[in-house]
Amino acid sequence: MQRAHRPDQKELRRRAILAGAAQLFAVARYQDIRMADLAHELGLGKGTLYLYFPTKESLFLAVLQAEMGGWFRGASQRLEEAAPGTDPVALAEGLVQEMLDRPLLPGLQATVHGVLEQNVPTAETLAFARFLQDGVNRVGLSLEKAVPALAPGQGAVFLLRFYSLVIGTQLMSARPPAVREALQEPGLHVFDFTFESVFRPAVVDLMNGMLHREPVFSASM
Amino acid sequence: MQRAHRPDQKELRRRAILAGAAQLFAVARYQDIRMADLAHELGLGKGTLYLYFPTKESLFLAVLQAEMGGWFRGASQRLEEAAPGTDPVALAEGLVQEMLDRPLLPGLQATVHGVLEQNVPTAETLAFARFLQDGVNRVGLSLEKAVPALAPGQGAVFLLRFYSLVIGTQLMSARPPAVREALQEPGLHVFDFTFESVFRPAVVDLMNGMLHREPVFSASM
Amino acid sequence: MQRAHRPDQKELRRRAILAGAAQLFAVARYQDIRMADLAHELGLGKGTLYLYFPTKESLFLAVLQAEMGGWFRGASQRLEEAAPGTDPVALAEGLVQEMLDRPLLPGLQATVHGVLEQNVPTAETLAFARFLQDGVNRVGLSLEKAVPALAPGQGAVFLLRFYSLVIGTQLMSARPPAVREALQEPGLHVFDFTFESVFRPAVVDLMNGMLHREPVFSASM
Amino acid sequence: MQRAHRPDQKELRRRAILAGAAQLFAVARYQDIRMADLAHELGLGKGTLYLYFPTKESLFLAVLQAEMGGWFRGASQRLEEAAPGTDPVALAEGLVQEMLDRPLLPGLQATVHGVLEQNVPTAETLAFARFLQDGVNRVGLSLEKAVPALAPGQGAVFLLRFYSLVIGTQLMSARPPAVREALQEPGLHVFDFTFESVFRPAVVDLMNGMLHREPVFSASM
DNA sequence: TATGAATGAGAATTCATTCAT
DNA sequence: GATGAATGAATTCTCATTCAT
Repeated sequence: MQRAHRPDQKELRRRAILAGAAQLFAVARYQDIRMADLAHELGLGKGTLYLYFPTKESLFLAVLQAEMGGWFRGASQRLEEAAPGTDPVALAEGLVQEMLDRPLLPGLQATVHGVLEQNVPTAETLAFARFLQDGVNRVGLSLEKAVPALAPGQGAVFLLRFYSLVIGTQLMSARPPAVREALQEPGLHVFDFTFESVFRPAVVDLMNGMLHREPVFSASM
Repeated sequence: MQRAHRPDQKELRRRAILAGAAQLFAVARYQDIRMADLAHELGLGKGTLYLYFPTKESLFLAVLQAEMGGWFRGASQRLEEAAPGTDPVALAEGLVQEMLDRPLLPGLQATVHGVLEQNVPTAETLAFARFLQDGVNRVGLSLEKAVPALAPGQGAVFLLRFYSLVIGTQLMSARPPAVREALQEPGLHVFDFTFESVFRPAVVDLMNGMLHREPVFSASM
Repeated sequence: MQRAHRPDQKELRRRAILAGAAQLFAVARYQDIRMADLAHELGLGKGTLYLYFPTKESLFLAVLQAEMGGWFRGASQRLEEAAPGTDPVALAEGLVQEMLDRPLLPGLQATVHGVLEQNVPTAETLAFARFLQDGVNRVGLSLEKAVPALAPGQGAVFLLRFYSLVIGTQLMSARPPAVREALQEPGLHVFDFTFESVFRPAVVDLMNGMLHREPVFSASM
Repeated sequence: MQRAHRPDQKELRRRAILAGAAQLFAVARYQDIRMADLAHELGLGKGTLYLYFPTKESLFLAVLQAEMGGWFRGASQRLEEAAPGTDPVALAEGLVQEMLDRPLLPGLQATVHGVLEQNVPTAETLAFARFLQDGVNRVGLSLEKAVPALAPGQGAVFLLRFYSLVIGTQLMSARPPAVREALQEPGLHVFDFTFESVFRPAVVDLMNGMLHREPVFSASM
């Protein structure tokens, strides 16, 4: 394999590794992906991967970061470009769409919070945290600007809930094949849903809910 | 060790095992709990556990089922006993409270959907699925009765979202110690939240949102 | 289950256990038979088996002993009843037939010498050894009487070789299903044989060989 | 530990592992040998063994194959180099000697047919089967050439019986220490034999028998 | 006598990571 | 820089046997 001497070559290779990892992640779960497979896929030696990422977790954290970076950019761009006075629900659906356009992202997020975060150097954890902080701030502010009805800080709050829904819905809908088959059984229609069919309307209602805080009925508990 | 010969004694022992497992689960993650530890904790032999549960997964599925059974009962009771016309938000907060009263439940649910469901006999998976179907139906109907504004089927829909939020929020807030420490770093206030601080208001807004489906503004995207 | 109080009742039950074990042995290998299965098959408790046999090995040693006892009786009867001057080859084939009439016997013998003999009380090992010694003596003498050309002691020698062939042939022909299938591959005709197709002619030639000790050619190596 | 990078170094290491396994096999039965022991014996990590052999069974199958390869070579060489007209009995004794020169071989063969062949990849089972087919063919033909009295195909038939005797005799004579001791008891002289004392004359008589197929007596049963 | 609940030893194998080449 | 050979920790579950009932 060609050696990457210059910094730009190294960055190129780093990107190639991330792309390969993302590709594998599209067809297998984190735990079922072996570093050896990834290396083989890329035509690299196993050791080479470790020249670019200190651990398997770090590598997948970087994949997530890349995907989330895309989402942050896409989301804030949609919000910024929306005509003033756009229906908040439409904006929320835009954020949903931005998520659906990145099919890896929900699985990545669910994985990171469920399996990862063990073997990552503190420095990297911090860097990732700052990256999140920054992205949430940025998109949150864009959101508040696009939806003036949202009080300051409510943009970030919305995003946190949005992510909770992503992760939870993903975990509930990503069933192992054996379970999927078992659930074919008639009468189990509670389980007839996909990520999208639960996620999209939930986000819409969540947005609506945040704009209608006054009680519907006057009765109290 | 006392031998459980009569059926009621066996049921008692089964419960003891479930309780022991729940106790361990409160302080460690599923994957970090060894069957040997549980057996030791209970003063039993490893083999004994397998007289009552065919696999580790089955055992923890049963723990979850017991906890969820409690939640289903508690939730539907709260809803049934609520005065007619009770504020839906108050009802939603009752469901939240019922969850917070069972501190193990969020972790259990997050685990089951992330790690389990691999080595469980199909029959058991099905039994659990039916149990869920039944519980969701039951509580969903109670909810629709207590909140007449909810259209038929919206009770179950609400619960699905409720669970998504449970799982997602749990996963986001259950940080390993190392991560927790790293996030102390100043400036990372996005991460200043607990399960409850995110979950409770999110559920309230979710309920509100489901009752206010009409668009706030007439503008479209 | 009825309790066996009188000695004859106990003997009856002992026989029933042996019969049940033999039946299971006909369809599964020793190692794949669990004491629990046997107990269940017989409608007995697991513990009951241990009232009659101290270990699993002992039990199967007893099954073997019963089967071999039958063979010893059958063999010596055939030899005693043969007309004087009967062709030794015909006699040998009689012994073969007596073996083929007991389909369990080869497997039992192969098992006992391969797997067993570990966990049997010395007293029982000795009893079994004496039983063998006695049977071999008895049948060996019958054989020498029926085949006068055999020198004293050659009867027992023949039987030892006979058994070697039983065990070796059995082991070579009892292939696990996976192997059996693999050997379907064309071109592997060396493996096209059954227990009988190897065993019968080998015994015949063995007998012939013991009656023709003079060298065929005068040449030496 | 030295790393084997070049193919010849890897082959060397493979051989070292085989040799180590053979050495352990000389003093313990397959089932009593732990991969960890073998690794320790060789000064290697356990994982290293699995770089060279996919399973424990495969490893021991390879040991057997190496030993049998030696026997096939030695046997066919002896047969090819024998002067024309050499006494078949002397040739048979040559084959016996070739076996006795490889003290591990009988135990290995008995083990393979009794315990192994479970966890071996089909491809390997097939490769081994072809190896046997080839060896038996080769030695069988050499035998037929050296013993013109043998009809075509009788060489392979002889070898099959030869192996049956190897395995059966080995199993009968390889007694666990406890049994060996018990058989010291006076009066149990049927058991006074060793592998060689049974095997060698049995093979000789077997060869003789195959050369004297005409009935000794004209009488029939 | 009969039962069956309780026991606990035991071992192959994977795969992220390291480091000699 | 790149490689891939070497490493070794880590854990469920079975089933013959015992013994309280």
